[in-house]
Amino acid sequence: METAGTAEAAPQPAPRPGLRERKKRRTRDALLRASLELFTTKGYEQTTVDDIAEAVDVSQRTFFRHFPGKEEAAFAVQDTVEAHFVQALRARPRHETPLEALRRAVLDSWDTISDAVESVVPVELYLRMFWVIESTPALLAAYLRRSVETEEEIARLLAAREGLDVDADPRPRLAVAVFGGVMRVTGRQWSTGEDFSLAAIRALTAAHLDQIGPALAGNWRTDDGVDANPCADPCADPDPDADPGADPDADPCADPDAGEGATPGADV
Amino acid sequence: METAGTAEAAPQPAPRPGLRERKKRRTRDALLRASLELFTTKGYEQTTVDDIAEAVDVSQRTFFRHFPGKEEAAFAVQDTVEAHFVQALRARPRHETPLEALRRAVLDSWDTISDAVESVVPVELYLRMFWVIESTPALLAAYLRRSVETEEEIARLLAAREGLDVDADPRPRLAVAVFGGVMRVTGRQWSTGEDFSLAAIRALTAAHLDQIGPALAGNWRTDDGVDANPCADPCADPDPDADPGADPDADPCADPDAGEGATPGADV
DNA sequence: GAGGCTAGTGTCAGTCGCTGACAAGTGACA
DNA sequence: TGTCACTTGTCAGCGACTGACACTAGCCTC
Repeated sequence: METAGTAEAAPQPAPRPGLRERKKRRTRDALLRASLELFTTKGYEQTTVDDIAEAVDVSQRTFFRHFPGKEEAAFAVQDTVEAHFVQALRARPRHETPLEALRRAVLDSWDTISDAVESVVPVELYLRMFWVIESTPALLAAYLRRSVETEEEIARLLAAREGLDVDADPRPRLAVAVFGGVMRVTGRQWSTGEDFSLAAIRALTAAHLDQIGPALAGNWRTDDGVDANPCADPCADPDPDADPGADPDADPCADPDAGEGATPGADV
Repeated sequence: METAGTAEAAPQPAPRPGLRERKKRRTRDALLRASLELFTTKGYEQTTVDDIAEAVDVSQRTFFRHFPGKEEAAFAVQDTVEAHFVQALRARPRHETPLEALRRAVLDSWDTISDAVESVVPVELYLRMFWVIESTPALLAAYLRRSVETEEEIARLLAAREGLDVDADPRPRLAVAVFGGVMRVTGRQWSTGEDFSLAAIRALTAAHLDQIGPALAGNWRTDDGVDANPCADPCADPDPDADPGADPDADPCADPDAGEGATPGADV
């Protein structure tokens, strides 16, 4: 479970699924690909479940046996990505502060997301699908609701990690909600911008996390708040090209006191 | 418009709508009330549009002529509340920092929301409906999507107020997203708690806004971060019973430097 | 006040997402 | 080989929603 990265020579847990199982998986994969292909070309609303079923040459009923609804097909890959992030967060060393851990987990997962996605569909299809989600009201709504569920999971995870009761102390849920809000703004800007690449969203993520402090700072007209408030950039990452996926414990910013010196006094 | 409260001897802008108009409004109101009544008793999913139409003794088609969908009926009051908040935000004096203005606008609108709601439906019905929204996945999703739209509006409002380009400077959207995240957590906890009153959510709102700093502070295990980071409570409100709606410019916390002295150095 | 215009409504038919029930085909396994 | 179980197709039906058509009742003009 924890040793992600080198999981190819799995010794035991792959006893060849059997023909029926493989057949089932094949139709499911075909339905998923057809769904994403149609969603990203015709649009989500313009694609009927009959269209998808017809493209795979199965009955409509079969589609609903593989996916609870049209929506779930649209989010199948997104779910993989979010699970990937949660796993990256679980892998963070315990000495990191919650916000440090969140920050590094996202950036890590952007660096390593390609492999996780490519095993299901081409990454390019996922990127296009993200845009469809952002620009389709029904999907955006579903996406946000799912995010709330993920945030609850993360809040519990962080609370457990810090030894807090998530129902008694509001800080875990608040911190995760703040973080989630920033991620949402990031994803939105990414999906509407020109550079629709993984490198772009990684850079955008880091930049936005760095801007939480200034955004919450008292005054935007004068820049007295910028750099004066360290709420949210506990550890700026000066090297976007680094590969944190190699060894999470050995990156150059593991020490909470290292990395930045521009926050006099109030650094926490 | 602005003189809510004593609006009976309206001089000009009430030329009596005419019988047809009045009849139309009456059926719309009846549909709305029946909707909320059924949603809060039977549940949203368990209530069909036919149920609502039958309760008002009109055809199903008529319902869809008054509301674009079942969903919109559920959010009719919520829309009023959000518009109320945006208006309260517009009324904030320009010398307040963005976060000050946001904080005071919410607290103000919680103080004055009763009148705004009561003109449409009983407040108690609105409170019950809020719980229905929070606990019905489809409505929660729609609620979150609407919140995103509201947040975009608020971000543009704050950006204009501060003289920033909302597309060039990420701070407005980030600040509003953070604020929105906190409001979401607040609403969620309120709807699941015991004290389901307006006073309760007002107190919860203030408490959670005060906790943004601590939540983003470096370390939750030791309390070194608590009170050391002033990101988000630029002006703690020590008097929950005050009525800020009376005169927004005369409240005891108008001066950014007043109100708290526990944030040495980094207060912004 | 009669007549025409139009907005609000009812009725009907149809689309789309989704579900339960039943029957048929086909791997799995003894 | 035969039985069992799982996958699929077919069919009927519900609920949200929409377009088309006809009817009624305010409204406005002459």
